[in-house]
Amino acid sequence: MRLTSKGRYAVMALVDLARFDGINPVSLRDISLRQGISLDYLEQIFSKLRKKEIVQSVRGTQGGYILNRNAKEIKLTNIFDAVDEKVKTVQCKKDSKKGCNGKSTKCLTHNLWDELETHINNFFDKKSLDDLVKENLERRL
Amino acid sequence: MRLTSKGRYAVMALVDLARFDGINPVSLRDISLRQGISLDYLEQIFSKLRKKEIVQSVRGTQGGYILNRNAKEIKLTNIFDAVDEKVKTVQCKKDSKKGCNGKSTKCLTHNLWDELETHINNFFDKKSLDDLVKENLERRL
DNA sequence: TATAAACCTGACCAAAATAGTCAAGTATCA
DNA sequence: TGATACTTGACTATTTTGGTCAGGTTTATA
Ligand code: FES
Ligand code: FES
Repeated sequence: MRLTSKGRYAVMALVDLARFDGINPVSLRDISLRQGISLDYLEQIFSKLRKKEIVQSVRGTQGGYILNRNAKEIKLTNIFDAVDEKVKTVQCKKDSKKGCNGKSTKCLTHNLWDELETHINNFFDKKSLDDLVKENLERRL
Repeated sequence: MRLTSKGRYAVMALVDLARFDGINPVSLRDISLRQGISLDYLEQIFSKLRKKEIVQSVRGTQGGYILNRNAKEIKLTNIFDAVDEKVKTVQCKKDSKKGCNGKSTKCLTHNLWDELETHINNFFDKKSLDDLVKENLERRL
C-alpha cells in the first residue's frame, strides 16, 4: 500500500498555501520553489482542486490561489477525493453482489478489506487542513 | 492508496489454508481452484511465505502446505511483510535526516504521513489469521 | 519402479498506473 | 505592452503490477 505523489503533493501544496490564507494569493511558482514540486505537475493538481471548489484562482500578476473554504472545513478526504487519490482495498466492485473471483459470493477476505478501507478513511475524515497548519506551527516553536 | 493483488491473494490463500490447519496439507492447486488465483502466481507467493517461515511445505503426492506457526501468532503484518506488501506513505528515506524535497528538514507533511503509516500498521498488527478464520465461520452460520 | 502429484526456481513479459513534461494558449496587473 | 500567472490538453518515460512460461526436483502410491 503506497501513497502516490499526487496525493502527497496536493496536501503539501495546500498546507503551504493555507499558511498565507487571508493574506494574499499564493502563486504555484512559489509553492513549486518552496516545496520542490514541478510547476507543471502542480498545475494539473490545482486544476482539479479548483474544479472541486477547494481553491479559487486569481489571475494576472500578483495572482495565485486562495482557499475557497475555511481551512477547518477542508478535510484530507476532500483533498484526496479531488485529486482522485482513492483508497481502494477490495478487488471486486463494491455495489455488485459478485465476488472478486467471479463467483456469486464475496471472497473470504472481502470483509477484512472493507474494514481496512473504513479504518483508513477514518483517519482522512478527521484531519483538516487547519489541523495540519497548526501542528506545523507548533513544531517550529 | 491501493492494496495490491499480491497482498490480497496471500491473505486469501492463507485463510483458505488455515481452515484445514491440522487436518492435512493443502495443495496450491486446490487453493487455486477454490479461490480463483493463478497457480503460477500462488507458487511465487508461497515461496516467499515459506522463506519467512509462515508456512511449511510437504513435497510429493498428497503434499501441499501447512502452517508453520499457530494461526493466532500469524498477524497480517507478518504476511504482508513476507510478500513485500509494504505500507509506504512517506517519500523520504525514514532514517535519513533529509526531507523528500532534498532539503535538510523534513517536509511540511512528513509527520502526517508518518502518523498515517502507524495508523494503518495498527490495523495489521491486531488482526491474526485465526481472527479471520473465525470471522469467516461466523458469517457462514 | 514407474508415474503422477505437487513443490521449486528463475526468467520473461504485457498492461496499467504513475509521475511527470511540453506546448500553446488566456487573463490581468503595473 | 510587457511580464506574471493561470488554463488546457496532449504526450511520454519509467515503474509497478500481475501475471505467464519453461524447466526442473521430490515423494507417495499403485
Ligand atoms: S475483495 Fe470483494 S469479493 Fe474479494
Ligand atoms: S515525506 Fe518525509 S520529508 Fe517529505
